[in-house]
Amino acid sequence: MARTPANVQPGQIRERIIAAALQLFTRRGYFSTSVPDMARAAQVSVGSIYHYFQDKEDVARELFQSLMKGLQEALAKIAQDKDTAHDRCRAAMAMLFELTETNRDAMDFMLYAKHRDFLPSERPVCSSKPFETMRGFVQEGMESGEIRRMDVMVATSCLFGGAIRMITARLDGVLAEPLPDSMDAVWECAWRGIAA
Amino acid sequence: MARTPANVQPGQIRERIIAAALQLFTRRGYFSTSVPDMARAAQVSVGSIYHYFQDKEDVARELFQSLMKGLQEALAKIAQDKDTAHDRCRAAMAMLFELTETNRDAMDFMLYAKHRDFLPSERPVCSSKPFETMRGFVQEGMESGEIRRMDVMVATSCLFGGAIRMITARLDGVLAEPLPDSMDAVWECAWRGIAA
DNA sequence: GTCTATATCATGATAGAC
DNA sequence: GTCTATCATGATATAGAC
Repeated sequence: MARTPANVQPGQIRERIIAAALQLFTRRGYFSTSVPDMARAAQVSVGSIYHYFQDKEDVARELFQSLMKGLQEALAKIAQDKDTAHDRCRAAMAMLFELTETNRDAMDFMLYAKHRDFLPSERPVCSSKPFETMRGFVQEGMESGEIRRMDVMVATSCLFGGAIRMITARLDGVLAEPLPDSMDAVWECAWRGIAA
Repeated sequence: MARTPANVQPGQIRERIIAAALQLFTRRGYFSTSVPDMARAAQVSVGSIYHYFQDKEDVARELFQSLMKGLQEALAKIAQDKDTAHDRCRAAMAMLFELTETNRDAMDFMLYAKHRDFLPSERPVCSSKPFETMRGFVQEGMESGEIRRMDVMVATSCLFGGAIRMITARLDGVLAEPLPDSMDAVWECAWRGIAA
């Protein structure tokens, strides 16, 4: 009866646990999700979870780090493909909007979850690598003269703050239309605010 | 030894519980705070908490609603004192910045806490009364010609999104200087973005 | 109205079979 | 490596004294 099926690659179980955890953490929240819940959703046993991970917090940490890594890679690709600060920032915003639509749970967990509560060792989102990269885009834009000279933190917050607000609204179910539909309008406001 | 002291007004205990809950919820998180923790911090007994509130969730709900009410009153006062959309929105942003400095925990709980997880009945923050009022400011600004015509949700998100990002950065300890120091710079970016 | 002490329950984590 | 069954802990909520 498919117990320990031989056709399942060992690594696959780990992925299944991670995927199930993402769903449950975003839908019910971290603390309302028990380890047996995760086991049921991933169709593995509790013992398997504790075999692959140290504890529940460890699952959340690995999930968070893998999502951040994906985001960072997308930003790195943008940095390669685009030349100006304008094009890089616009591509970054578009990427965030699209990711929200294609992988809602991932965006929810990265942006909305209060990691402080269950990942005390993790640094706050706004000092994470991806946010650092986005600040780098803005910094270079100031040096090239595309963006007005000002505090980089202020400029980055203003450039992406509106988009992030729209994303949370979308995640809360307050926005009916897909985010990319608003991309042009949001970008125009954002860029006008900081452009030289 | 000061058990059931006669000089303590009955209503005071309720306030003490609320105040202690705010501190603990923001510092340790809702789920990591037990009712005995709250009792200890408020210097009351567990029984008293259950006398004044139905359960732990009820404490969080009343706390949240009272904070939202305070914010709403501040916005109503701004609507009275100021005439133009420009002045109203600017005053609202300044008020949010100051509140973050004077009552950090309150702002943290309102803005940063993931209420979905423990207050399922409560509506998401961005469809709450205060945010509605702020959207009203923006709407009127469009009708008066101060603000470019566009989707009101987009305009409001862009106008206040940068400020909110700065507030969360400040709450995370990433910003060293008090927020009011950045008020002029943030406001200039925000208003430029949507001004007619 | 306020307290202390406790019943009840669910969770995270483990032990040991296969 | 994966499973099931179990343990120990700590939480919520209540009962009953004062």
